[in-house]
Amino acid sequence: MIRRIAHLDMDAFYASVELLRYPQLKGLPVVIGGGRRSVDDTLLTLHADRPLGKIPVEAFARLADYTGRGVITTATYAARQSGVGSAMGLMKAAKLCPQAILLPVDFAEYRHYSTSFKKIIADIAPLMEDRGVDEVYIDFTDVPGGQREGGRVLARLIQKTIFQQTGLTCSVGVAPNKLLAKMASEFNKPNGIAIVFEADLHTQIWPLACRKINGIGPKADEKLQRHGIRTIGELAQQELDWLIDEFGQKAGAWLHDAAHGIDHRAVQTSSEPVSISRETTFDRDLHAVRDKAELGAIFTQLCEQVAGDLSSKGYQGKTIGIKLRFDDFKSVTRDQTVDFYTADASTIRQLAGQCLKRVPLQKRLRLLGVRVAGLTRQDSNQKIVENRPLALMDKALTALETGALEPQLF
DNA sequence: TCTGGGGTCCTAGGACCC
DNA sequence: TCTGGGGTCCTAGGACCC
Repeated sequence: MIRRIAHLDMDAFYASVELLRYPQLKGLPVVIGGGRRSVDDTLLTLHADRPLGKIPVEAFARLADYTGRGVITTATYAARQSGVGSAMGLMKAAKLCPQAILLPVDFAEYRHYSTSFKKIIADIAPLMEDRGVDEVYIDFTDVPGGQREGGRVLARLIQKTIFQQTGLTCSVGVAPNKLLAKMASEFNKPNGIAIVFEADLHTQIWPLACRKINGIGPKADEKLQRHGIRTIGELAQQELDWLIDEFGQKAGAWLHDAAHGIDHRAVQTSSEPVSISRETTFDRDLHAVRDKAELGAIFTQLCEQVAGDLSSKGYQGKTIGIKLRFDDFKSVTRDQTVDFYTADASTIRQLAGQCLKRVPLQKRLRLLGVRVAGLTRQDSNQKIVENRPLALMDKALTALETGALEPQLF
């Protein structure tokens, strides 16, 4: 048995889900983007007005009508022809491709399909790692068929089953580890399968740009390019010591391994969250003093949402923090760790409020966020203390004075 | 009218303890 | 009196990913 790891990536996931609902949009420039502004009323009406497939194309909102601060989440191929793409501001996109049809992001619908395709996979190959709405890693090693043709047979089975049951296509890469599998899944998009063996490193991986390595982003790539390193093969030629000098112990060693196709990470079937947060970008930049009331209401709402998320997921936390983004797009964070766990909205609001006081607020704000970290499960035996530590201390002192507790117990 | 929202992980300095 | 390390926790910022 050799180790075979698959990476499965749904093809243009959001757009594909939308096309299942609105087949009449096939081939047209369509942009899916976050936005809760003007056009949304139209769009929400459309979404409520089923059967959706019957809506004439002219009835959809046009990108040109959009006003707001949303960005593109997904653009169809026809829209990309006009130069628009992921993460671009919708206002800018509207100038490049005004005739594009704009759909609001419908996370509930995508999550529904996400749950479906993951269940299909897990029924066939139970060692599956969730990597977000449209991606998973799967350990093929011990699954029947997982070794045949390097994993191709099992990959095809999964692909076919997902398509039959959801109408969606995906691409799969199968390789000796996650790192290579992730790269391989991009080789034959859409609806493709790519099989990579260790021996293929030189021919299939080394010619690729460094940026294709999951974990090398724009900053690292730019730095590599400054040293004339553009391909993974060129990266692999670098001395380990030099990489460590340039990128630090951990990152340097990781770059060296990655370039040589080495990755020992296991497929993780479950994980615990580290933090839970909510943030929002305002319709317009807000001033801390002049818009105090509006800001305060949003702040409280964010705290309530975080508290709601904590409760519904069954967590509580002891590090409460805020995030601010100013009108110049610079961000700051402040956080505070207390010696009790909470999931209570007003407690979070109060602690987050203390964090906010530590930030100078001259510039106008465009974003506010609230975060709770240091999480533990609510049903674990961690003590939940809703009130101040001082109250705890009061209680303890009283207990001491009345002789209810022996001093050495502290 | 540039630039969303929800995450993870790493680094680096300071506090504090052994 | 002077001079150490190591380990952990906290905080702030930043890179990166989906």
